[in-house]
Amino acid sequence: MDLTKNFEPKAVEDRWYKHWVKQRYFNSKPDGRPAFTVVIPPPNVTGVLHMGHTLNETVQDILVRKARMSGFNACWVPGSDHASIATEAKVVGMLKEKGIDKNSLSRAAFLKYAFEWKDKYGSIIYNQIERLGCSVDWDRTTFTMDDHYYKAVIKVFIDLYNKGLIYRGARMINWDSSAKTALSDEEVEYKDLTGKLYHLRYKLDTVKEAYISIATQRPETIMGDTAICVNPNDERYAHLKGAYAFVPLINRRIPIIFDDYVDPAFGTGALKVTPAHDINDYNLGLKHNLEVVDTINEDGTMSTAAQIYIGEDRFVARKKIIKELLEKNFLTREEEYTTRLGYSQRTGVVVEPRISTQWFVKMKEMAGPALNAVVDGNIKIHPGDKFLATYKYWLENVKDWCISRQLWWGQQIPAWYDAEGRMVVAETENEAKEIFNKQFPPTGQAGSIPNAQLSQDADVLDTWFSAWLWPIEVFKGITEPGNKEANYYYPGSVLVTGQDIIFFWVARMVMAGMEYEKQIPFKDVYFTGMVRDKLGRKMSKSLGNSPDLLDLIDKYGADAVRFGIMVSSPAGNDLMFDENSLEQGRNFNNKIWNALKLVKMWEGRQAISLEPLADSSQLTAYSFPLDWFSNRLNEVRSEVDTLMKQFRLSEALKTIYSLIWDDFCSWYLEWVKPGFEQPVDSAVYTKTVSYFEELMQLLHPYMPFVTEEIYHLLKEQTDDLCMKQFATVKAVDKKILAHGELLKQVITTIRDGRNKNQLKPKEAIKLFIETNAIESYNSIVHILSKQVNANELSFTKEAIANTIVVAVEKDKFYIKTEKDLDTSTLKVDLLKDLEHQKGFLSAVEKKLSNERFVQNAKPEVLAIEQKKKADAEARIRTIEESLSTIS
RNA sequence: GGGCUGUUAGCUCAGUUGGUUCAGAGCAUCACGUCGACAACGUGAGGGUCGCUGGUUCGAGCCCGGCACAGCCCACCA
Repeated sequence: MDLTKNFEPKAVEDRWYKHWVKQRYFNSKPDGRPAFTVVIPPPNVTGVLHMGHTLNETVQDILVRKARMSGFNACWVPGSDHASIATEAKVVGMLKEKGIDKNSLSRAAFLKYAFEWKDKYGSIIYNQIERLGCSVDWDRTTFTMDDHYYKAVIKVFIDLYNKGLIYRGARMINWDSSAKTALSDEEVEYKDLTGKLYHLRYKLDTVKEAYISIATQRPETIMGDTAICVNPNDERYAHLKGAYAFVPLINRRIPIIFDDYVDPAFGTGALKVTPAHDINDYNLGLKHNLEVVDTINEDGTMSTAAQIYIGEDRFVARKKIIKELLEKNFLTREEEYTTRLGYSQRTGVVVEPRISTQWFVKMKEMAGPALNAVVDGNIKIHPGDKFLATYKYWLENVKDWCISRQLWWGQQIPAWYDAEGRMVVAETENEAKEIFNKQFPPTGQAGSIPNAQLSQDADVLDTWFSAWLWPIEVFKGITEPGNKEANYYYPGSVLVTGQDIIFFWVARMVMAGMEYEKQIPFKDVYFTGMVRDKLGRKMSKSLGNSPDLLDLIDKYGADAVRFGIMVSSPAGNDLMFDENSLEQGRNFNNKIWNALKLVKMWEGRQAISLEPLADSSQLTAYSFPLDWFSNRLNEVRSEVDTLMKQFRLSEALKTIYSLIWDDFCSWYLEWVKPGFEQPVDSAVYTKTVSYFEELMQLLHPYMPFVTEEIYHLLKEQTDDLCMKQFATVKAVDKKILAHGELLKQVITTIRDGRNKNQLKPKEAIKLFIETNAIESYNSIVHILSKQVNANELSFTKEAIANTIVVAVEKDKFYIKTEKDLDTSTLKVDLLKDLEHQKGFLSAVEKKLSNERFVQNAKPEVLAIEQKKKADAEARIRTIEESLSTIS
C-alpha cells in the first residue's frame, strides 16, 4: 500500500463522517445502558459558527464520544434557535434591500418570507457542525419553532399565567428603537463612555429674572420634564417651596418638588424630572404623582408631545436643542462626564427607557429551587468557584423578566382581547372564546352574539422564553409529559456553554427544569471561556478578526482545528486564538501519519520465526520496550480518565499528545525499530500495532477522523473506532516505568555529551559504564548502544582515561572515541555542576541539622532528604573523579 | 460604588489539599544534523528572585494580610 507523504484530511473526513452517519452510530434510542445526554446550545438559526461555537461544539463532541466509547448510550441533540430579534432584523433588512417595507406586509406574509429565509440559511450551521465531526443525532434535530416546540412554549405560558406567575402591566422597560421592541434587562449591554453634562437654567415663577440650574446629559428630554426636584435639606433651595419653574423652549410650568433621592453634591443639586424617559425619574414620578409626558416615539424620533423637533431622531434633535438653548441663553455650562450607556445586544442601538405595557414573569418564586439546586451541589459548575457566586447573586437579586417582544418572528402570545380590552389567555381562539364567555358573561341582551370579535396579542415571546425549555422539550417533555424518552434522557449529563449566557439561559433552564420536571436539567455545567484573538481582543465581525470555520477546516483539517482550539483552552479561561496552534495540530496529524508509514513498512518484513525470537539477547532487547510501553499506556490512560472527569480536557489532550509524540514515536518506536532492511520480530510487530490502536482510541474523542482512518489502515478491522469500547485500565508497574525514565535519561545525557564534543551522529563510540547495579542494565544494553551509536559497550570498575565522562545519578559513563577531545567545555560544565551540587548539599545538610525539621517533618519527607544528601555526596565524588581524569 | 478572578520563561499557560533535583509544558530562540517513518522533521541546549511586600511554618509558587497592575461581572445617581 502506498501512503501519501502527509496526512490528507479532506477526503478522509468526508468519507468517515458519511460512514458513521450511515451506520447510525450517533443515533440513540433508550436501552438498558445508562444515558449520557447532551443538548447542544442551539445556535441562531441564521447565524454562522464562530470560534466560540467551535470550541463549544468540540468540547461537547469530546465528552460525547468519550462516553459513547465508555459504555454509555450517548445522545447529543442538535438544533437551532429562532433568535427572534436577530433573525427578524435580518429578514427586515433583506426585505428592505428588495424594496419591501415590513409594515406593508401582513403578519402571515412576513412570516412566509422569514421561513423562506430560515430554510435557505438555517442549514449553514448544521453543515459546519458536520464538518467539525460532531457526533450528533441528526434524527433529533430540533428547532425552537417546530410545531411541538411552539406548542410547548404556549403551554408553559398558559400554565404560568394560570399559576399567577405571568402578568401584564405597564412598566418602564428597555426599548430598542431599531427593532421597535422591548428588551429584557439582560439584553442590554452597558458601555462606559465620555459624554457631556449640560447645565441648563429654568426660569422661576417666584421673582423676575430668577433661575434654577439643573445638570443633564439628555437635553432633548426637557420637553418631557414634569418637575424639578431638590433635596429637602438643601438650604440653597429651601425658599422654593411651592414654587414653579418653566421648561425652556416650550415654557411649560412645572413644580419644584423635594425628595431625599437627590444628592445635593451632584451637579447643581437640582434634578430635572422626566418620568417618561428615565427609570429613576419614573419612580420619583410615581411617588410624587407627576404627569408623564412621552416625548419620544417608538422609532426614536421626537413625538408630537415634545412640541418641537417633531419627527427628528432624538440624537439629531439633541444637537439642535443644544444649539437653540445656547442661543437663547439657557445653556450656562458644559462639562465632560463619564457615563454608562445601555446598548441593545441584538441591534446595537442605544436603549431608551420607555414606559410600556408588557408581559412579565415573576421570578422570585422560581428562583429559590434553582438557587438550591446549585448551592446544594446537585448541579456542579466547572470551573466552580468562579461562577457560583455570580449565579447565586443573580438569583438572589433577580427581577421580573420582560418576555414580550414587539415582533412577529416567534411564538405569538396566547392572549386574546375584545374591543374593550378585556383579556383572556388560551391556546386557541375557540378556547379563548369559551373562557371569555365564562369570565365575562354576555350582558343578557336577547340575540346578541357575545364577544364575537377577539383578537390575539400581536406580540411574540422572548427567544429565551423558548430556549429555557430546551433540555425538556427536545424530548417532548412538556408536550408529552412523562414520555419514555424524556424519562430516559432527562436530566442531561452535562451542559457546555459560554459563561456569557449564565443568566439568559443556564439559570432559567434550571428554573424551568425544577418547575416542570421537578428535577435539575443537567448534572454538570462546563463553562468555556471567551475566544479572543492573538492580541486579546474579543472576536467580532466589526473587527474582522473572526476567521471562517470552513476556511480553517479546508486549510488545516477538522482534526487540526479541534486540536488547535482545545490545546490552549483550560476550562473557563479565555483563550487567545492563534493559527499557530492549528498548525501544531496539523503537524501532529502528520507525525502520527508518519509513524503509521513506519509501522506499515514492517508489515511485510516480519521475522518468520515461530519462536518469539530465536536470539535470546534480542528477546531481552525487545521485551523491555514492549513491557515498558504497555505500562506507560496504562498509566496515561488512567491519568486521562481522571483529567477528563474533572473536565480538564486541555490537559488531557496535552498528555495524550506527549504520550504519542514523545513516548511512542521518539522513544518506543526507536527502541524497537529494526536496523535498515532488517526483519522485525512478529511479536514486536503485533504488539506495536495493538499499542498504536490503543493510542488511536485514546485520541479519538479529540481527533476523530485521523484516528479512525489510521485504525483501519493498521489492519483489517471488523469494527469502527468510534464505537470501540475502552478496555478497563490495568494496574501499572511503577518499577518498569522508573526504569524507562532512567534509560531515557541515560540516553539523553550521553547524547548531550556527544553533542558538546562535536561528535557527529554517524561517529560510533565505545561506551564504558561504571555502576553498582549492572543487573539493571542487562535488559537495556542493546537499546542503549543503538540509541547512542556505540559499537562497543562494556562495564568497568574504574575510570577510563581520555574519555568524555557523564553521569546519571550514581552511574558514570565513559565515552571513548577516535577523535581528539577538547575537554575544556566539558571541564567548565563539570565545575559548574560541582558548584551546584555543593550548594545543594549544604542546603540539605542545613535542613537536616535543623532539630525542629527533624522533629516535625513526616518520616517519609525525612527519608527523602536523607537520600538527597547521600545522592548529592555521591554525585560530588563522581564529578571530582571525572575532573581528575580529564586534567 | 459592590463583587469576582488573575499576575510563573520572549509568548500562551500547567503546577491536584505546603515537602523528591520543583520551578514545568507547548510555541518561539540557538547549535548540530537530510543512512529509508517524519525538515510540517530529528538530536541536544539556553531562558524565570513564581507581580511587590509583610506574616504563619522546621519548610511557601501553593496558606493569611497589605499594595500595585490587568481583566470580568453586577449596580437607577442626574
